[in-house]
Amino acid sequence: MSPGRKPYPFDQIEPKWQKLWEEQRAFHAPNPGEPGFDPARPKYYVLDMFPYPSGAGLHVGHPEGYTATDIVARYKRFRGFNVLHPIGWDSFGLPAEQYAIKTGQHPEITTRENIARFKTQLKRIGFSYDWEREISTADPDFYRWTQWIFLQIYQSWFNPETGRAEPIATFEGNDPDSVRLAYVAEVAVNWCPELGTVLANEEVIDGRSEVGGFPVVRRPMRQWMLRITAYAERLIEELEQLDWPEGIKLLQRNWIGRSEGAEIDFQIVGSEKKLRVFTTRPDTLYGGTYLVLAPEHPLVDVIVPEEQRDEVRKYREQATRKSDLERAELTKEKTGVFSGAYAINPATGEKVPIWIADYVLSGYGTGAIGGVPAHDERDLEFARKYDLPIRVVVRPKDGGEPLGFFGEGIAVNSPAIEGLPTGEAKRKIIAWLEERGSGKRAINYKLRDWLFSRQRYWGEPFPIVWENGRHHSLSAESLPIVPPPLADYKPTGSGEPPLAKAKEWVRYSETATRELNTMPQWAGSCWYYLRFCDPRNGQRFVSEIAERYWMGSDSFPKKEIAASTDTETHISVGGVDLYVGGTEHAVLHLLYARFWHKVLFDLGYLTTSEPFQRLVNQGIILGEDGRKMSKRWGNVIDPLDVIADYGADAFRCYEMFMGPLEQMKPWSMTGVEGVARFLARVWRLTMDENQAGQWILSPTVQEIELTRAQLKIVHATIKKVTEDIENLSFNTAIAQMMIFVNAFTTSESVPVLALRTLLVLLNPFAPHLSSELWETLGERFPISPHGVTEQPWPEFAPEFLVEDEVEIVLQVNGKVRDHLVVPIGATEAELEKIALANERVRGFIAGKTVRKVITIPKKLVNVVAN
RNA sequence: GCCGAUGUGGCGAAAUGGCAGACGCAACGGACUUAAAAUCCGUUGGGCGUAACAGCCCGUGCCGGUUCGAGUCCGGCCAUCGGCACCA
Repeated sequence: MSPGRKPYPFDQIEPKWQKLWEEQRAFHAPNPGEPGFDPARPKYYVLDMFPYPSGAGLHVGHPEGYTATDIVARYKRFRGFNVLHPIGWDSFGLPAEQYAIKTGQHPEITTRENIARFKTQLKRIGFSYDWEREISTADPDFYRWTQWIFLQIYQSWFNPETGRAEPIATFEGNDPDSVRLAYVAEVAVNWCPELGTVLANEEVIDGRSEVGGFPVVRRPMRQWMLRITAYAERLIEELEQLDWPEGIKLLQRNWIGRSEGAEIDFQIVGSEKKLRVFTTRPDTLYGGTYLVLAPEHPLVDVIVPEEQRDEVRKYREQATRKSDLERAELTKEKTGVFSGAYAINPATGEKVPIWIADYVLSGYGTGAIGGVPAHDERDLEFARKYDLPIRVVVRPKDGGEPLGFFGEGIAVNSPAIEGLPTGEAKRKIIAWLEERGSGKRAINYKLRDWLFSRQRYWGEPFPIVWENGRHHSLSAESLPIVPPPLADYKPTGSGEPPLAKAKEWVRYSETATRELNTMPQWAGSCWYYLRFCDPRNGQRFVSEIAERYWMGSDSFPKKEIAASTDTETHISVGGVDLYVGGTEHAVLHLLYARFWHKVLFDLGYLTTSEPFQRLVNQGIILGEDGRKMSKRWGNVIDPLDVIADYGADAFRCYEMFMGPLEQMKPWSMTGVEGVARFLARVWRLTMDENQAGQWILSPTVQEIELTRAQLKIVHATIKKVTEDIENLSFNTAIAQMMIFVNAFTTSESVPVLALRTLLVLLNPFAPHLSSELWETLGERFPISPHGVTEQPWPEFAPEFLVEDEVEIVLQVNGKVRDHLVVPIGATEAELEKIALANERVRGFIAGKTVRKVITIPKKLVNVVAN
């Protein structure tokens, strides 16, 4: 198809309807208490992961998820829900700032321009967003509340007794700063010289920055941290109740990395001090022949005797010089140094050497381990290299080689637990250690506290000032804290934040100065979905009533309006009902947002403890060559180019027709043409071109009864499309509508009733085309109410699918041998009789004995013979 | 190495344990046209077979199992993609 000639005049009808929707505020969802709000309707909150407005503009990956949610939003409106379907901009953060630096313009300008471009593009696709709820995280009216939430986090602590966050006032200790959920700590951070900032663990991939791919090194710095580790247990546990892809749940569980085990104390020889190690295999304690400390372990300085000092110092320097990148690359070969000190194994009473090695991480557990070379792969490698003793204490149940056996088996050479299987041995040795006061049960997590400050300009300033070396929070009334207008906002490279350059701004009072760091990109996206509920509220981050309505579960009626199908409907227990976005946020945004949400929930601001009830990940769209879309391959598809040639409706439908939403799939321009052809057929089913070349309502459209066959296809389509939208199987819904259109294209006249049904079903997918055709039908077949979107969703009536006769399959030994039309009510006995009398069946069973006849009414008969 | 997802025509894909390949693309043939485009109709997994129909056999990554019957369920492998990766 040459794009020169439009398959139908989408270039006129699409802008027309987009303008109308805007003028009529067609998709505005009023809040409780506002004019037009209908409390009788249940709510449905369907959310996209909002984009960060990069300079590249929209690519075809964005609208894939957006189209899916738009179809659901439009469908749910038909179904009588109050639908909250908002969009906004994740406009603070590194990508926006990197783009500004690249183009030499202030991020405020580039951000504004990029948002404008994104907005134009999204509007051109015809999404039914409530644009009156548009928000931008870099807008002071928005980040004022981001800062406010930070204050709530800063002003609370996690009470281990209650398992919840509480106001800091309930903390009875004398140093509240030591327990705040937001705190300052001197930690070894991920410093990225190229970006001039520190990064969170989650933002570092293989020793490089996620943004830009620049090397990252370890470096001790004083930074703001959020105590996400306090929530580790709940972040794992409460995943359970969520309707999320199992893979994403697993990713989060693994990232949090819970392990059960024990902490065991080793008495240091010639010292009062004890050395505590963490292990998941306390049952192997008798095989512990040495200890290893991480090079950064605080006891290293204490225990190393004079004669070993030099060597240990050399090793530590060498270890800290290694970047994460190097550590990752030269993984295998282990290194270490003997500390010169010894400790007592509490099980054996033996003196074991203490080593220092960087295969032990300072940030996990206690930063020290007991080396059990016989039953741990890493310890074995280390022990072999440095010639340390190896003692077998577990044998495999199958009688295999015990040395180098890392699994669960039977304890041996371990008097206190001799002969016990691993699980029991663990329990018993822990009890044994607890009795002697030299150990206890313990749980550890891989998850570290969230490094929350950045040395960048384009982010939220902290509502914090420093005085005499101590931090204080600013009052909620003083918000927003607006960053100073800086001409030179580039990173300094030294680790000093760019805000330091604004000398006036920094000076808060005679004695106090402002915090110079800014918050990371994720801050805004941690709560933006809450702001959408009440985006213009100047008094509160979200009003109680709006939060309860849109995010809540039982305070308002939620009964699903009776679906005409028996499809399983997803039961919501509150929060966002459907959240669609890419997998790349599996452990970043989705973990951080859950954490903030739980803190706000604990403090009594929210009705649910989880933000996103149902999550769906859309798959990546590849280029036509099957490679990832990238400038480098020249295979990037611009949505606006596609829309110019085929229209927004064709673009939307193609994105949905490509294949299952969650699957990775390649783009195909000829595929777009196919879908455009389908829409053009819908157009010509309704419209005819007259002599003057104008489109008029086709005379073949008539007010006539549907034939039985037509009724069947209409109702089959209602059923299929309805069920498929509920299951997000949009590709098969479109396929069914194609079957519908193909069937009616060949008929001489088109019943207006059938056409109307199709237009409603098609509306969520191709809203412009269906609206236009509906309106045109009204010229000759007036109907009230007038608009397609005011119609009820068609009801599927099973009686139209029922037939008098049904075709059944005749099989012999599982192979199809014939087809037969029988009355619908044929009994099993009748079917069996018919089958055995069938000539072709008889041919295949001739000379054989019939052993069995399987009869499935309305389906098949299988004759088993040999 | 560990964890997860996915393997079906030339391509994107579809199939409550019951006719594998719906729907679309591409290709081929035909109608319309002076012609082309557009549109409409038809054919299209592979093989054997027939003058033509018919008919038969094989076929969902590989091997095995359960079942009257397996793309679908179970066990074991292989490949691709994604995540984690010295977490004791």
